[in-house]
Amino acid sequence: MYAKAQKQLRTYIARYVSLSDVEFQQFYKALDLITIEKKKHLFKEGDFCTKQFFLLEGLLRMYHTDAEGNERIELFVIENWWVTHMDSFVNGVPSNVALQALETSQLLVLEKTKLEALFVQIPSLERLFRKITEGLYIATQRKYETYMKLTSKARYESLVTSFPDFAQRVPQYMIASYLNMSPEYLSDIRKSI
Amino acid sequence: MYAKAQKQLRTYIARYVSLSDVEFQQFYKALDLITIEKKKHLFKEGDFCTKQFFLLEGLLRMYHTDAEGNERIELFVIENWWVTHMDSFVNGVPSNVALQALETSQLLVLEKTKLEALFVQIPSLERLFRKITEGLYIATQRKYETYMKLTSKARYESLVTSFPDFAQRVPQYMIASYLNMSPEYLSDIRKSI
DNA sequence: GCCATTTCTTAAGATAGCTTAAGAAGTTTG
DNA sequence: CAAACTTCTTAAGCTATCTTAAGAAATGGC
Repeated sequence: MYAKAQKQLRTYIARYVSLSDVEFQQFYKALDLITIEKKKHLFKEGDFCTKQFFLLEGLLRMYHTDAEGNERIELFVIENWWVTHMDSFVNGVPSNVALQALETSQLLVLEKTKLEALFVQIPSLERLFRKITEGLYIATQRKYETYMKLTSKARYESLVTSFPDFAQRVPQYMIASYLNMSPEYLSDIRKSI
Repeated sequence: MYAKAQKQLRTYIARYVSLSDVEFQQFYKALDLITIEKKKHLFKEGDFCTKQFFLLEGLLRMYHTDAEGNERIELFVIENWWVTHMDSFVNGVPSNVALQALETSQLLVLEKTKLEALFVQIPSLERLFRKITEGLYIATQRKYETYMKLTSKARYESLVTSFPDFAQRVPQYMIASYLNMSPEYLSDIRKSI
């Protein structure tokens, strides 16, 4: 299992930069492999998030609670994605979102202090995280554009087309939350298709 | 004027990383200083965006055209911000947005090929752009959260509170577009305040 | 295999925000 | 200074989406 995690990360990294074996080992040593159970939190609203997480297996959601007490899902995290609350991680402010496991999940955890030390030693790692951050930024921009352009119905159809299996893994009311509509309305939309 | 641009960029960079004089000069040499007139475009929808822009002075908007032919503003760019269409810049796909000057503006322009060469020579520059990208990602996330959480009226109030002078520089119908509401409705909101 | 909990649907009434249209006000340009 | 264009407002009717409430279906724990 240990070996599997290592291999998975190595394959992921190779898509972005080339690291020598020595560099990779040095990086991997800085990571903790953890398992988190369904419904448990990696951090909650108000916590300081000083870590980055790489999801090996499972499913997470990032959400915040609005004024009426409703949880609104900003992001689902699937396998082979890095996730953190960037504002908290970079600027040291409390996070205004929570990160929770929707399925029992396996992750690699990286502390900010360790990452910063590694950046100095391994320039390729800085490049890797530049590219990862670019990817996160692009994904967020795309989501925002989709949101602005499309009607509720079209947003749902776009999600189902892009990630057909997703509707199976996640309850419908969470998809509604992610798409920023009420679960009742999503139910209507589904009926109308 | 040349000296002024240089100084402004230097001050900006110092907020993120320290560059030696030699490194800074090497970087600066790779940049083109340009002036763009009001209403002219830096790139349009469908263009390939292979540049990053640093806005020294002026005001830009990034927008796309929706199915009904309405222009929707995704972003205003103000002084001391880097801007590009990241998806086009990184992945080499055509941009689905346009970047236009709302005021006659001065910018520094950096070609992707030059930037990539510089990353190899100056590791601190890679760090700088990692941090810039983190900042862009954080800004986009914040905007998205604001958008999800707030009603139209609250979004407008939040903008006016955060950037009081902005309403002076930009026509109201563009602010409405940026806040994703009709200009008529924004007019109603303003009356009600 | 049954009870409790979670998730999904249905329907009716309410509302935020859009559309259309037209005129008023403000700003450029010749 | 006048004409032309750009921007803002007003108002009425309309539509997408939400809220509330309740029951139906599915799932999970023991």
